[in-house]
Amino acid sequence: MATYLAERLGELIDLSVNERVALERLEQRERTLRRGGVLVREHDRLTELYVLKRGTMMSYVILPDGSRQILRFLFRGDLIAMAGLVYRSSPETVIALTACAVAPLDRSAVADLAVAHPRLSALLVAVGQIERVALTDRLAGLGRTSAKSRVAALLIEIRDRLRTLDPTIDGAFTLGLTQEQIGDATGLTAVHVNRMLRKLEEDGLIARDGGQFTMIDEPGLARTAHHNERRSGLDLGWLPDAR
Amino acid sequence: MATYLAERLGELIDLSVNERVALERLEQRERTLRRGGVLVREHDRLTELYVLKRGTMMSYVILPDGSRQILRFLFRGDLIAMAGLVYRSSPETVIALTACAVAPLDRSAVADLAVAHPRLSALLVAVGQIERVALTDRLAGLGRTSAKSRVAALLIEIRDRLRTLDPTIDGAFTLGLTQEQIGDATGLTAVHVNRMLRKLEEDGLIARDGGQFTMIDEPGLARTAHHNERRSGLDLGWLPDAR
DNA sequence: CGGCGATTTGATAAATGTCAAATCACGTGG
DNA sequence: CCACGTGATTTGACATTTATCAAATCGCCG
Repeated sequence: MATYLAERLGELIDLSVNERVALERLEQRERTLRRGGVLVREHDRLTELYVLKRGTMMSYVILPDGSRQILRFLFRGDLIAMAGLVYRSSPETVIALTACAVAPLDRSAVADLAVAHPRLSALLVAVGQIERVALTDRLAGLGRTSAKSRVAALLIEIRDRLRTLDPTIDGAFTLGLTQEQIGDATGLTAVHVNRMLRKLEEDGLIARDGGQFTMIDEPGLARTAHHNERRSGLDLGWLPDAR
Repeated sequence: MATYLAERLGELIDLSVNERVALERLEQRERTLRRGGVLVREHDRLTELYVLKRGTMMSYVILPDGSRQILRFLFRGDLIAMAGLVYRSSPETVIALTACAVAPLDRSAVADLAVAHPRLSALLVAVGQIERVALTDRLAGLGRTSAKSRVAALLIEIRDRLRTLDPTIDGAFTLGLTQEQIGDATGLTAVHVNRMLRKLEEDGLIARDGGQFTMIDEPGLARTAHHNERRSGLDLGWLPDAR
């Protein structure tokens, strides 16, 4: 049986058998969405959380003038709609970029997990911090870097996430986003995204063929993106013992 | 005895006596900083977390070109350097905007708390979500709103945070930031911040006198800021029982 | 072959940044 | 009490980045 949460958390620490069983139990149910399907709509009442089992999704908000800000791209093993742990209604819309399957789980399952498996609960606090730092990296990008940097940063971020799911991916990958979506994630217009992609190409940093991207000069791309490699600096040695 | 964490978390749920005692124990130690003092420097090794007891602080990152992005303003009861739960070195610098006192605590204290008080551990997960949503609100602001909106949003955010600490504060308050700091928080230059403040004044939304701000038309200000009121929509009924 | 969304390109406009200088505010030393 | 020094604010002129609008082209699916 595939175990999505255990796979994700298992990249951070070695899980005990008991912990794996508890995590698997959370993912029993399954709900599928076709491409473009809406899992959660902004302002709708939130009753469940989800684990993404297959496919990729994104979350976004719509501003009063109709413009869209994409907040996050979601991949296998990601927890979705965790804001439901706090807010009655969803602060964001979550839709499927590809055909997807999610496992819905009740908020009470998180409560039960906290009681039965303190280490996993503490690990959820830690995972929250990883995501918080990822958000602050993006915040600094939007606030203080050029359009070119932001587009480069998005390419690197997506490639890195795809690679953790599939280690055979190297410099070449399929982004799976339209230029409008890239713009909504980076705070730019689709037209300007197009120009920046071409500039990255002219700079010899990437090559393009349809939706396929190839990183030609990865260090150079990371430099123009002002990219911070965070993955290597992890330390979870403080966690309590497993049950 | 003042209890900073308990005060903060007590706004979210009713704490049990045992929980209060456990939280108080975390805050025994104290370290003071003068105005401008550095609590944590970006890239430095992180060994402790902190609870802010008195004063206000801010966290920021410096980009390769020397520009600064302020990530967060910190007030009494805020947890600081939580990234230390995950990363060996700090992703951000934290400095005191006023004279401050913090309580340092070990990461192992969080582990102990998770084991002894599952509800508090789950609550920390929830608090992480509150902060995540606050960050996504700012992300959408930086990506998709005008300079005027961003400045207005900052004024509202700071005023609201000051008011939860001191309910006597109404439309009038002391921001305690230079225009350069406002710019570094909103992704603008100090010069442009100045112009936007004047425009907000001309629009009849605010009045200024030195560092003192007064909200003249609060609904109008909230509208131009595209402000989302999140505080009222909380629901933590799913938490496990207290110990 | 037709249609439609996505991409590409050019011309122009709007928002914001940069640079420079004047003014203001306030604490310090004389 | 006053003069000065220093950082913050304010203002104007001009530059740059990015958005907007419009049109052409591309790619793919039915």
